[in-house]
Amino acid sequence: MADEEREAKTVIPKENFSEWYNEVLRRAEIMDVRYPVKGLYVWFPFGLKLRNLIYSILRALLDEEHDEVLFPTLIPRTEFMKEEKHIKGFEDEVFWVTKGGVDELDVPLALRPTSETAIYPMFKVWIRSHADLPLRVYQIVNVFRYETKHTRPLIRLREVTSFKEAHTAHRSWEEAEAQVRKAINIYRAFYDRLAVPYIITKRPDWDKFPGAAYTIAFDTIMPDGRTLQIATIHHLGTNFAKTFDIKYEDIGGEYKYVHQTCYGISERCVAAVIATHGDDHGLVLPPEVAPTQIVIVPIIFSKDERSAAVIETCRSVHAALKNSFRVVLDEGEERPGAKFYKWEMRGVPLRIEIGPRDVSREECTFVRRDTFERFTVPLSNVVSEAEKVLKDVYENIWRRSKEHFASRIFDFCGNERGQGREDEIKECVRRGVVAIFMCGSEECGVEVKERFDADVLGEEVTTCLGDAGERRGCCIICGAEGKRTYIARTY
RNA sequence: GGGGCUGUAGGGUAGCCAGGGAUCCUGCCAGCCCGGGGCGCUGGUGACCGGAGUUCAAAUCUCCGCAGCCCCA
Repeated sequence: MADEEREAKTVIPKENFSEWYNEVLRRAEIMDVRYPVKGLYVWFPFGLKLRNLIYSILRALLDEEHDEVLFPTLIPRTEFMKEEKHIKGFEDEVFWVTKGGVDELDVPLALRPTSETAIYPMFKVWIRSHADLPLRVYQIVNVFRYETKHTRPLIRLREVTSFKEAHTAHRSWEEAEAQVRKAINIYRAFYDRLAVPYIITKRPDWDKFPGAAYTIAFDTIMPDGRTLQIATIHHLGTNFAKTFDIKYEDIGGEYKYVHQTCYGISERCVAAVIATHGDDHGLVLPPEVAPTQIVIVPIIFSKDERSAAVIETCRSVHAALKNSFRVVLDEGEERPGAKFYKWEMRGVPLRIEIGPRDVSREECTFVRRDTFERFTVPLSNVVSEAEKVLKDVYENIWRRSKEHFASRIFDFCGNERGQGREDEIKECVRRGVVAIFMCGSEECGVEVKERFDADVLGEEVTTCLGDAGERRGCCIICGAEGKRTYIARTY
């Protein structure tokens, strides 16, 4: 086989992100895209393990102040149709169950596109007095959207298989707003642990969640420069409380509407981890969520009488590590090189090679997935060194992804920099996110789309890199007072 | 919302225009040989997206459906 062909088989260039993404999902056994319905995909065992490890982080964060609940998948049309703006936002993309067996249903049932209208009728029943507040619950459920556009595994789905949505009710606007801030911190902690960089913005009014007072969103940047929305947080005010008549009796005996929030993350968080860290060899996973954290590969020479000792050493190293790590000893028949590629594709953060040479020197060879750096470690120190390496892998990929992220945010704020540089802005939009001053009107949003071919993410709340300097300036379109606003091509 | 392209073993492909025997690589299974980055050899397994039509004959032509990809708005 020609070197060129072998190379093509071995590595997948990440420059062509779309192709890379599909190829990695298949080869790393995350998802099988061959299910014969548009927008529905199958989780492979390895992908599901990764997913569950990622979710356990979020679960732990939410469990501190939320109770987990589970609501039905089906919502009666009568409840679903109560909130006018909410309906308008979703009616084009709802799947309906209209038949039971051969009979038409009197009241059609919606497959939830989101759960507000399932949960809030029950909130009305649950909430009596101020003592019941704050009420904070979450659930991890599937939601359905009838997407007509091109769907994409983990990113644009007809069935989101694991929407992690929280719903809260409070006594006042301020208390609900404090909850919004808490939610932001929970999601920050979550993405920090995944080493996925983010920008947090307040979505423009015309792009907020249907029925919300306002929406805060997290976006990350994909390798092709487009942004991916990876979390949203909504202050609902009393909009839904009024629709569903959710009231509490305050200390003075007066009945008041509750103020609500809701916030959620879909399986896009898994896509973000894959896309952010992966390279031409496949997945690179943060050790905390890697289904296999360490793989041990024996190097055996059949004519070498030390081979038995090699296997024995591998097994004892495996035994020493398995109490502290998710570790696999690969005793398969493949040649070492094939094993290396296989485990690299699955993103295993640390590989330990043990061969006759290592055994006679009482050491082993460590190879890091993030840097491919190779070095030897005394067998007596394997556990403590592995701990060190995994910690360092996390720190390195977090530093690396933030640097890369920073290099794709282009600042056109301050000193009238934005004006007269439209071609330059347009060029930057093709590569990442652009910060400009904007007034926030929908007219100017439409104009931004036309001039720069970019969507408005929203005004800056903060980013994983900290706050940027200048926050107020003249709108790049109309010249009115504007705020620091991010624009980008979006998924 | 509009337009275009595509669908051949588990994955990647040739064949299609000009109708007749389905090509090659890889994977998988068995056996050998091996092992510090996808070694090599022998044998085996496995496919024309679904349906209808035209025809003596359809992977190939026509229509419908399903699925995927790309472009424009």
